[in-house]
Amino acid sequence: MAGTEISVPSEQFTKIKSLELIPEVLFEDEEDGACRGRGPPGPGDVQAPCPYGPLQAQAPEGEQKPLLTTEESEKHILTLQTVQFSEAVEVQDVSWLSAQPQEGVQVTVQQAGGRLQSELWLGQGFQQCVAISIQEEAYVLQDMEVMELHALEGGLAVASEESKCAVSLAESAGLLKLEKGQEEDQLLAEGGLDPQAGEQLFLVEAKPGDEGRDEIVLTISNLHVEEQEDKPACVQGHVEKANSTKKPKKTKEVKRTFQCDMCMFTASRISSFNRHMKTHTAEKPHMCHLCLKAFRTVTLLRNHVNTHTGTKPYKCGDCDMAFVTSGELVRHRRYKHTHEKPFKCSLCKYASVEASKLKRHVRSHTGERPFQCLLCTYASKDTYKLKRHMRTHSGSGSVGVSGI
DNA sequence: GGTCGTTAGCGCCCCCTGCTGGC
DNA sequence: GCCAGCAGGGGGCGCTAACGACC
Repeated sequence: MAGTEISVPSEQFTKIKSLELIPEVLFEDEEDGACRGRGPPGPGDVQAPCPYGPLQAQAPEGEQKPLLTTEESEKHILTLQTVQFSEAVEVQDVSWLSAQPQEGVQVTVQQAGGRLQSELWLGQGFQQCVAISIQEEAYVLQDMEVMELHALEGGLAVASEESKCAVSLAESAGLLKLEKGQEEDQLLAEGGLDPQAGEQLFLVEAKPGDEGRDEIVLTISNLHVEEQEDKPACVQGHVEKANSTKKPKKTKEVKRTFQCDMCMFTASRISSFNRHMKTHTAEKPHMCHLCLKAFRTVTLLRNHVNTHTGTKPYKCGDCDMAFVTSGELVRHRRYKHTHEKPFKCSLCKYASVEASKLKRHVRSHTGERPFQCLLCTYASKDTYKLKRHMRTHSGSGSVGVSGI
């Protein structure tokens, strides 16, 4: 699953609170058009009014605006699947269900025995339902008892329409409000979502499931809501401010960042984010025609091929040396010409051109010997010393002896 | 989106030096 | 004392991977 773009200006969050969210609004992208969670309109996408009715929460100017961020470790995956019921459906022990099918998209999830069951949601008239299967290991909210997932998003809303059940969720995104307890419907109905009430908002991304199956996969990312006084949302931490050189839209500032779900990486640009995501795959489409080694990028392949051909485009201006990469040239110049040594030891006067050399040097202070010989008690401070030592076991002669 | 420059990291090899034991 | 063997510390380069910035 890819990462999550967070683009939540304060006004948008106001809309979140006002329950008017539709994907095109919430995830409206900017110039690059890239926006996760915003897919092409599916067949079930209907510009229907939100069935929740006029739940506009008011967020007056100057009101405290929450900061929305996602927490990487809190990602949950639900699988929705349409289920056709013939007629009278016998659902055992449905007392826990929220009996408000007329509202369309109320989803209730029950926990049993400490684990979430696969449950279903009732559509109108019980004729069509959405089965929710909780993927094992993916859903880790341990402390839920009975939860109600209130769909706040238009795509979900149309799920109540006949023949447009879960399909309408495809390639859409929105927010779910996840509440514990039962008596908070009133709060919703009043539109009185109070960020201070400790509620949780979940960014929901819906994508089609396996081919040929009428199935929707929801990815739910936790959104943290923090209070900030008199500050626009999303100003802190890794959420980078967007440049406001373009037309400033009233007072709102659009800050967004692209956060990888698989590591701590964040990027301010979609192109950087997309490129980063490829590092989590084994995809290496660029293959060297000389040795068949594969690389992720054309640049890496080009540098590699240059090592075959001996092409060294980066020539030192102070000597005859030439290198395949600019980084090698810079390093060479530091070693040979500028003598710049940025990496300085805090324990002595040693300084090095390379960080790895400083790291190796520090071991001479600490005595650390991470490279253990498997054949004797010897341990080395660096890999090559161990390798050199290993030759003494093989009796291959005096390797590495100075002057030989 | 592609490219370039930069940074980081690992590995390899070498040099210089000091220590030790055998002769 | 000389020399070979070995290890410690460090210099320099080869190469890959990844990312920010720019076009």
